[in-house]
Amino acid sequence: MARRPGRPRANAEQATGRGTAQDLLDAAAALFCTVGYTSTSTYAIAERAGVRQASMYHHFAGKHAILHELLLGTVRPSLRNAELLARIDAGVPARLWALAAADVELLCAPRDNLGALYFLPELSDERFAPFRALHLALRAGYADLVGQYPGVRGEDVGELSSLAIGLVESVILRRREEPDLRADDVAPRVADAVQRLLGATPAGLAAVRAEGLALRATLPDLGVARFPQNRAARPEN
Amino acid sequence: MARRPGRPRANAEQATGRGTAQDLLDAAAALFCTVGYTSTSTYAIAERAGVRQASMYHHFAGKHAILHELLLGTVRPSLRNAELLARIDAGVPARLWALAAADVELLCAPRDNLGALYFLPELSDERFAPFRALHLALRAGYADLVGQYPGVRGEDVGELSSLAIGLVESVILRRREEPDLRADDVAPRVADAVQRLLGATPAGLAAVRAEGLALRATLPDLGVARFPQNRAARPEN
DNA sequence: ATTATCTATAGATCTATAGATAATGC
DNA sequence: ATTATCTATAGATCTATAGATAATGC
Repeated sequence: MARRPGRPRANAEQATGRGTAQDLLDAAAALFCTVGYTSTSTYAIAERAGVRQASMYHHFAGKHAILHELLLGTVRPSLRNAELLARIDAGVPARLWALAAADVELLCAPRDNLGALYFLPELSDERFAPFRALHLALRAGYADLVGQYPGVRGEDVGELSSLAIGLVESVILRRREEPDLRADDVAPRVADAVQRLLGATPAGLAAVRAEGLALRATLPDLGVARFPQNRAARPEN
Repeated sequence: MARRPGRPRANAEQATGRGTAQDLLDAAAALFCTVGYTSTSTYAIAERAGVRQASMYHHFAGKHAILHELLLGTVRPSLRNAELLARIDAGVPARLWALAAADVELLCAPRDNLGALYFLPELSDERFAPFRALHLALRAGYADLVGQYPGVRGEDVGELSSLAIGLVESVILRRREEPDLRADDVAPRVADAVQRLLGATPAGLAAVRAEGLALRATLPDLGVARFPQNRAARPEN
């Protein structure tokens, strides 16, 4: 617990020991997911994090920078999975099964319902363009696999991949009503649903699920890479 | 064009002839759907509607009242369809097909992407509880039909109806990227997707679709009851 | 007289900056 | 000396109310 230099907090008892930047991210995550971005004041974030409002600006350029970092931390693990599964040597249905299952787990795992950030209307702001580019790349990953799925016609790829993503992201809205959704219960069933959407038969689905479960087990970090721990790579200031 | 009493607008040229309350609703719809609720100022709404900011309060108790009216006007037609289809004498799969198709049409039809209002985090505010009750009732309508769907087990009803609604509401997010989505193209294919989700075989689906199309044709107002026209019932002040 | 608008503004925010302060570290 | 916090506040909003004004309608 070697104390860093700097004036101590006014209420020292609220310190978590994980750094003020992380405390601010956690506080903002909880507030952005429930009451939204614009309705969350910098004062409310700082208060929940245990520091004064102005101290926020020592760690972030502004409220937008906090939201952007939360967004990037949420979409990056998904995108990494999509990239790994795009290259892997395995059947297309099983790769799609594993991608969907992994995404549902990533959406269910964090303490706060971070996926809800994807729906914030404020994301149209130019400052979040880097996040939007990554999110588009993730959607393209789905579209690639759907396009190679047996029996899917080229003209249907856009619609079917949008529907597949709709199934995966529906867990975000479901978590709003059932806050303690179990990721490992839900993920395989949503991945199954994506297969049925694309026309899998019950017999074919059983085989795909077995292969998909094995693939998913090869993906890094699952159930480990919750957002807060991801930040080790970022310099503390 | 019999002019009503009252001081004329400063910029009379911007009048639409449909009443100031309606102009305010239209302006707010466009802004709430794109930039969100809290980030939209009453000043911006009034400016787009062609009146001064304070004039808004002659027609609505506040910004919240405008959003609430938009929400109710969007969910009520869906709920009416759900109630009609709950009682009708027809097969469960066809009724669910018709409900999903009608909802997709209602989500695609209005000029603004009003369904996006469902995702606003500000809806957790107590003042929108009446809307939330109606939206819950609509979800219950889906769950009822899914629960009676052949082959669906009781323990899966919650999850499958949530996924079915996820398919329907995915058109809201899709409209954000493809603004001129054609309702009559998309609706039948999304309704088909719901059937595949629930395990329909290709042969069974063809029959369900035919029956569902006929059922949908019996529903009132489809393609007619866009939101703005709905307001005839409401007193102008 | 009634109505729908207008102008003006009080009061309540909210963001971001300036500059002081209380620690550690050399 | 460096760092992370603090206090204080300027300036920019934004909402809602008070009261004036310009029409119509009797």
